[in-house]
Formats: sequence, C-alpha cells, structure tokens
Amino acid sequence: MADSVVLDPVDLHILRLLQNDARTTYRELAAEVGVAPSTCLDRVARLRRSGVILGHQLRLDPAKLGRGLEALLSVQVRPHRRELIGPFVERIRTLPESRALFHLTGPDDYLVHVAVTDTADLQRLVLDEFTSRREVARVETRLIFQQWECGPLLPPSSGSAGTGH
Amino acid sequence: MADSVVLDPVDLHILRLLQNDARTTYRELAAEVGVAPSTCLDRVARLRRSGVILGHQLRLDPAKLGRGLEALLSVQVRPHRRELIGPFVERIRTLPESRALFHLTGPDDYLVHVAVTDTADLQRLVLDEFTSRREVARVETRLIFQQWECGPLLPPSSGSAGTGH
DNA sequence: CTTGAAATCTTCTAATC
DNA sequence: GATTAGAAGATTTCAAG
Repeated sequence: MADSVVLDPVDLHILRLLQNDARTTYRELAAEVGVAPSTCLDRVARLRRSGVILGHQLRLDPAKLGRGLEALLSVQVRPHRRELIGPFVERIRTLPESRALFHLTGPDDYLVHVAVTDTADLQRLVLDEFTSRREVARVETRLIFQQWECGPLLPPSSGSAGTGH
Repeated sequence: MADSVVLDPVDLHILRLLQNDARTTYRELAAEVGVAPSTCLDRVARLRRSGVILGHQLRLDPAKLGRGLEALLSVQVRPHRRELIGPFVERIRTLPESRALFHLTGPDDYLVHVAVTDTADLQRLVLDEFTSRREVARVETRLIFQQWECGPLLPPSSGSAGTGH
C-alpha cells in the first residue's frame, strides 16, 4: 500500500509538468514529452490508479478570502491516549480555520496550521477551541511571516523510485 | 493586493466544489450550482483574475515516490539578517527534500517540512544542508507520524468575505 | 505505443433578462 | 451588468492495429 512505484522517465517528465500546472492538457504533455496524447492519458490514469497521484487540488489565497493571518499552533494533548486524541483530531480537522494538522514526535504532540482573520480571531480560536478542551495541556502559538511552496516532489535522485511491486 | 474579495453564494458553491475536486467540469459545476456552464467559466475566470484562485496543483503521495518519511525541522538562523536569510531560504526551497518552508515568529525562525527516504537520509539532510551552514545556529527535528488536510478554505462565517475593493 | 474517430468539454459571440 | 443559449474549436477518450 505504501510501497513505492516504478516510474520511467516518461512518468517523471509528466509528473514534473503536471506539478508545474495541473491543467496542462494531454496534447501539451504529449508534445513536451514526445509521446502520443493517448499515451499521456494512459500514464496519468495509471499514476492515479497506483496512488502516486492522489488528486487535483485548487490553490487558494487565504488573504483574498478574508483570512490574512496564518499561524502554527503546537499542542500538547495529555494524557496522550487514543480515546482522547481521536475526538481532538476530528474536532480540529473540521474547524474552518484549520488548514493542516500533524501528529508529531517530540514534546509537542500536534502542530496545527491555521488561517484566521486577525489576532482577535486567533485569540478566540485558541481560547475557544484549544485551551478550553480538557485534554489540551499546552498551546504555543507562532505567527507565519511568510511561507513558500517548494520544488516538485520527485523520487530520490536514482531516477526510478524503490523496487516497485 | 491582499485585500479580500466579495464572493456571492454562487462563487462560494463553485469554490467548495472545485476544492473537493479541481477537475470538475464546468458542465458538472453548472448542473450542481444551478447556472449555465458559461457562467461557471466566467466565475472561475474572474476568481483567477482576482487572485482568489492561485492555481491548480497535483497532490502526490510522497511514500509512493520513495519518500516515506516526513519530518518538520525547526531552524534558528543567527544572526537573523537579510543578507544571511535570503540565501538560506533560496537554498532550502530548492532542495528536492523540501515540501514547504515557513518564516515564523518565536525562538525558532524557520520551519521546514521535508520528505525523505528513511532516517539515514534525514540524518544526511540535517548534517549536510542545515547544521553545516554557518548561519544555522540550531536544528530541531520532529518526525511526522500522520498528517491530515483539513476542510475547504472558506471566508469567515458571514458568507461574503470582507469589504472588497 | 500510435492512429484516428466519436463523444465530451471548453470557450466565444450574440441575444436576453 | 450578469446570464443564457448555441455553435465552433479543442480536448479527452476509446477501439483497433
């Protein structure tokens, strides 16, 4: 299920192009990669089936939606037991302010990436949704000055990833 | 530039649908929202022009690409001056292991989300690309057990965001 | 993997409300 | 000013080689 997949240079080329712009047409992909459009269709369908491509996502600007302030919240959940962390995760995941949630090693159990209107909104969020919860032992808030997406995700340098199956 | 934009219920409905699946056709959007396909085209084009929609992105599974271990690195850069942090950011952004980079308030200046092959790969990355740099004063590594994407990004509850421009 | 054709989708113009 | 209908042009998709 989590095993890596064998990718040839054509797959990698297609993935790089689609990561650059997920709306690139099969015709353009074909011209760029040097195969027929139907081959690109076939490759992309296979990459979807094999789970390499999880989906197509819209990137939105939170500031344009009235959520111009972003922050990371480090949260300790104590005691750190399944019957407490399950509901915690579910609640945090469904908050409209939450963008991403990580379960981590280390003293802080969770990291929550949130997008809010302003500092007052952030204060409300921390007080009403985090520190008010019995299982939340500690919350540390850090504001995000700036963030960057990084280059395309590709297999480690060898070129074809792992041993496949 | 970062001002929020006025969105009516049709825009919000379209955004919700596209965040669910960015490949939804205008025809399907139209049927769901209750307007003509050409209207959907128009709305989406406007949302792009106004900057609400930044682009279309492919979501990939790092594990399937041979990067089954993810981690967050907290980094202190000292002294924290522009002539040092500029090259640092540029270098980290272009690492194939980097997925996202945040400049933060608080004692740790940067948070780097990385995807690597295994713990040996992570050790190499930390030693060769972080602690070996003169301006990196401290690196704290936390492994990611699990991560979740959260619900669709929408304007704060009032329904239409901000005052527009 | 490619060709080629059919179905579907995107996109534009003109007309309408 | 925004929306719709309809038509032309692309694109996607499939079957056959």
